[in-house]
Amino acid sequence: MSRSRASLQVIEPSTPPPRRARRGVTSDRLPAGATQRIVESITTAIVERRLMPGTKLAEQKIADIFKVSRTLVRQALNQLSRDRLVSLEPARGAFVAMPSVDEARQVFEVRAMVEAAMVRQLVARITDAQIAQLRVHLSAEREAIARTDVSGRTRLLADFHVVLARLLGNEVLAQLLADLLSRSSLISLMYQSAHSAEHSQDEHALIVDALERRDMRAAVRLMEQHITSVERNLRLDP
Amino acid sequence: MSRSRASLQVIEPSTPPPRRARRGVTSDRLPAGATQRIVESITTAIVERRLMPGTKLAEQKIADIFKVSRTLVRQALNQLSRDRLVSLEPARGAFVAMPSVDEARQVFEVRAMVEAAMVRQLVARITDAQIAQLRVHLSAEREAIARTDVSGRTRLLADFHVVLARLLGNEVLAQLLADLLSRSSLISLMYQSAHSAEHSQDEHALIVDALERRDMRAAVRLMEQHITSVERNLRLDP
DNA sequence: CGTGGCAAAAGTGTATACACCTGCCTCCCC
DNA sequence: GGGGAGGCAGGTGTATACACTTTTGCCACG
Repeated sequence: MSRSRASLQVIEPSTPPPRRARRGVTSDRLPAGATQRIVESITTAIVERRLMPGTKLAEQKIADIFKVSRTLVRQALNQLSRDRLVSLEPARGAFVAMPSVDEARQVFEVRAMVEAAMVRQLVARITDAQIAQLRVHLSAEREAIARTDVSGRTRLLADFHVVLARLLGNEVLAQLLADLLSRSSLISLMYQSAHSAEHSQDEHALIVDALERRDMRAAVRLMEQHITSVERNLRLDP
Repeated sequence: MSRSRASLQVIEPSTPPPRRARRGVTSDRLPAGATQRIVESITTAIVERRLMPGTKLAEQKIADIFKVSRTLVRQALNQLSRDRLVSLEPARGAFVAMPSVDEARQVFEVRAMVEAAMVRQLVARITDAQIAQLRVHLSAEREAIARTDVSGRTRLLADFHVVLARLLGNEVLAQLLADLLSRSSLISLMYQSAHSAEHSQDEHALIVDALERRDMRAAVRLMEQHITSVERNLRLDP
């Protein structure tokens, strides 16, 4: 296995100004500060494949990059480990997580359970205005794909599921799903998904169509198939 | 004499009763797990109602009680805030969380969705040996109730749901549910549940019965009713 | 030529120091 | 007498120091 050298150089302190550049998938926490900036930089670095699974995250090196002390870096790494994006090995350090095949299967199983239930609720409660909102999101997805904007595309395809959760007005559910989705992202890039973005996008559109028809059976089936389809395109077998 | 719980530090609620703090026999040094010990002590203190919602958790005071530095206390408080058991207010400190009515409803809604799906899976996959395992758990619940062992009872009634998750062999699901359950505990004590332990126990037994019969419709319905019943017994209305 | 072990280097775990913010009490001024 | 400014105590936010563990590299030895 190739241990990537100069690995940490790919982390950049992306957002010096503490603006409210909030994004759907990331967890929002009020007592935010410098720590949050580090968490988000490392998170996007992982999701955008600039940090490969297994890479060591040395505290002092990260501290130097962000020009802060190890204290804040440790806080950030702790948070990331709770999101399962990095794993902490006592007295040895922090590493970009390498989810096992078992863990991958479990994450997708939970997603299938949660998101099917979510769709069931949605069919009963969704409004026409909310359908329109979803259509807007779908065209944003298509646009990002057309632009070959890889990181935007990845983010939007994941956000679709969080948007659905938010339509139920349930922030607890949305947060929970956001967690599962960031783990899914790591799993997808670790096991080299062959699932094309276009295919995912088509499936999203079909789900919205079913929601619009208030066809519960179809909506649930399509959502389950969508998640299964993503999972089946991972190379989990060897 | 099965009182082999680890040393429970008496963490005094600083607001209501200004009592003297007791020093415990602080016990074993476990350097790596020092933070975890604090997290667990505070968690059980909250669940056992020794720390009421809204209580301020001053870092230095906790540090003195556990005879550690504020560094470890801060780590513990960060973890607890991630679990939503305490809320951190920037530059003001940490407080035992006071979940809103909305949040309470959302937590129970998510639990109903997740646990119904879980039961559906279980009916299809559960083995007789696993049923027997559940029966053992049920008698442990009954025993704790008979002994009027409040903290053991609370723990076992919550653990029932985690045990179900674990029967599916899905640790991700188990962890997720454990999170929701600790939040549920806080919600229950905050909104003074009128739901009796005996009632919960009965409902658990009925669920196991339905699982044994492999009666999916009944099992799902009973689980949904169980969760709804717990929620309805909260005083969420005023 | 490989192997075992020891010592230095690097890195993590915890404690302490210090700056700054917040809340409160006092005291001055109106 | 009331209201506001200012300082004081307590507490949080971040940085730094230090102890101890793991890793690494080197050299002697089989």
